[in-house]
Amino acid sequence: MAKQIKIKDIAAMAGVSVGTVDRVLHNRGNVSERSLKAIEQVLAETGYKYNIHTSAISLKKEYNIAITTPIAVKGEYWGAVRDGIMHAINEYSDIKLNCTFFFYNQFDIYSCRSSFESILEQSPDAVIIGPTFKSETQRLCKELDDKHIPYVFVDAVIEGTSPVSTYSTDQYACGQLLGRMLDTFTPEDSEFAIMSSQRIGNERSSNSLARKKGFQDYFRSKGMQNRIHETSFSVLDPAESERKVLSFLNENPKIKGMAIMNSRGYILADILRKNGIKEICLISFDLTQNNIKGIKDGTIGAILCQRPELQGFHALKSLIRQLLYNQKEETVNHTMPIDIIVRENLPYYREFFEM
Amino acid sequence: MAKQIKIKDIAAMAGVSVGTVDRVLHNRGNVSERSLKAIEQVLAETGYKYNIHTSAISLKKEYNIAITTPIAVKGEYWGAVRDGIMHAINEYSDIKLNCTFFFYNQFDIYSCRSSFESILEQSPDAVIIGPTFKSETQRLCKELDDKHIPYVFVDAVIEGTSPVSTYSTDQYACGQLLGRMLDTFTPEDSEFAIMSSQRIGNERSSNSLARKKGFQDYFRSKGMQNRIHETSFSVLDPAESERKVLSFLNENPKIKGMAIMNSRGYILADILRKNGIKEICLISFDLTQNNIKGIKDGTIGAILCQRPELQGFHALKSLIRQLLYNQKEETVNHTMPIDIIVRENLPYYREFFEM
DNA sequence: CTGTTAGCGCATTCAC
DNA sequence: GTGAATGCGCTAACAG
Repeated sequence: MAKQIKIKDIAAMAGVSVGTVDRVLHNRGNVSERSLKAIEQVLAETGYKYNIHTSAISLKKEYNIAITTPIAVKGEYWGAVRDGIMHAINEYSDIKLNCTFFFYNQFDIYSCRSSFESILEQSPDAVIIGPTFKSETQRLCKELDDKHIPYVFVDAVIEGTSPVSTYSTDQYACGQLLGRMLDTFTPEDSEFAIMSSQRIGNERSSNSLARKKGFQDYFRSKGMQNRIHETSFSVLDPAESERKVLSFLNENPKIKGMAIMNSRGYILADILRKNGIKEICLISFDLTQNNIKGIKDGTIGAILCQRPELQGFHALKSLIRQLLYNQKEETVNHTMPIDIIVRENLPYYREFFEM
Repeated sequence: MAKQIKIKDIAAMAGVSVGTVDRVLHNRGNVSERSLKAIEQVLAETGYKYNIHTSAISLKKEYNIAITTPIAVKGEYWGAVRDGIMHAINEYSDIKLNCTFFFYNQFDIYSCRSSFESILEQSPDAVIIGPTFKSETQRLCKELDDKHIPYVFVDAVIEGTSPVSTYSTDQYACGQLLGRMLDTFTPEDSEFAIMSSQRIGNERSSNSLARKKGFQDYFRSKGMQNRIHETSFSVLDPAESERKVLSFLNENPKIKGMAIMNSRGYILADILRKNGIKEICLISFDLTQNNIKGIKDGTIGAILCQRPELQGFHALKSLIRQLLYNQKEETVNHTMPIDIIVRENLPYYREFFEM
């Protein structure tokens, strides 16, 4: 193990003092051309990076970080994102972070707008954004860009912005995977249903749309597009939904696979369970409390997940690096793994998420 | 955000000096009953934990960590474990670690014995063990226990030892999952094959045995145990293996699913590919370079993985905590998630593992 | 037994 | 422009 090199070593090698090295490291100027060259030379040779934790204790600065996502409910998707963020806060407790959450209602653009306004008002040092409304988010990002406030995206990426990094999933791939799973999980001549959940004020999320496209393309590529049916049900009226779903299944008895492009699978699972329908394989997204129940009793065949905790964790970690190393690099897009969870591997997906 | 509490705060609250608090924190003794009580009281109330990084810079101590696993080849299982360990070393670069790897040949008990002897000779401060040979490992652990050297297990747990923590997978559950996947991936009346890889000097690994049991129990619980066939092939003689596998498949034409309890699936994939056999679903373990190839071209239907990088990462992290906080707690067993990887989600499993 | 203090790697202020 | 000096949270040696 080569022992860790320190600022003092760099200074000695470059024939200057630690103060000068520090000025270069944080480009605070007031360094002669000569010293700059010498130090940069040594820095490049050694690949030196100062320690982020030591730096943090020395630095008295506190960082204000604003986090804005749809309302985070424990055990649901955005709750998991928050858990990951909290985990990172904890892990980096030596860095003084003031994190403020600005939750908005993902079905109410006004609530989003007001959250974003609050963020701009408090002028934080960095922002984590879990976006829903495209143009609102673009407007926020433009302001942040103007103020040189770094931000990262979790869950989804909004075009026309310049985040430090993004942590999301390839939703199109999710859809393809969903198609593949449903196809292989069901008998030869099965037909399939895309179930859309309806909700008042529900502008179709772009994630769902990308998933749906991937799903359809999977079957299209197999020449099976005519085996896909589509219907919708209401999130808010269970009785009506049940009637609708049952009659839909009645009319299409060859349907053996049901897909839903969001986390609402548990609503369909309730219907299947209540009516003792066992021969249909239902696949949903997100390891939420409700869906876990379905996996356990077999009403949900599989769940696809996108590591929301990991996204939150890394989002904050990325911002910390940005704030402390302060180097403007190109945007890094991180595409998270898509986990397939069935009854047999469910118990082992609870505890772990870090790195 | 409640601001981070410091030793000085604890000292003030308990009405003593920081020196005394430090003595209590590291139970170095020489503290009056009175002070001890007061400090412990405050410590409990505040839930204070000193910062591990700040502690490390102050501490001049270097830690020698010995790591012993089967030979780590890049792109294979133990290579991934090593990657995770290296990642952790990097993440905790402020803590002075001298990590020495003691690789052994997992098919040669003498090489294992000699590695373990070297470890005991150098008397490290902590050890990471990726075990293979049970009694050898037990002997090593007994010595380590005597010397009060903490150790953790990765990949598998050896009974009769007392590690700080363990990072492994429920192999029985892996087997059950494998059964489930093969069952749902194949047509109704399929039969299945357990393929055992033979190798000279190969004492059956306990991981493989547990997986096999889980696999068999899955089909037993479904009353399908009579649909399972079993055969073996040689790792070292491809031509002979090919002949053997082909004639086996010829004799059992209803076999549509093939299971192997280790990472050698790629050998079977080669045979399937070479002979244009497409209707058989093969499932193997571990995301190795060779297996990835099979997933990509469809000769392998799915791979089950156990996050080797994460195991290595956490193993080292756990030891660091143990060394710096030095509290003897009960052994914590961490059971890793079992990932299901198919062609559609393969590309997203390369980069991420941390936390 | 206890408090004081120097020093760890780093950032920053302030004389020179 | 530059280096010396101080402080960050923490540890450990040292003086009382």
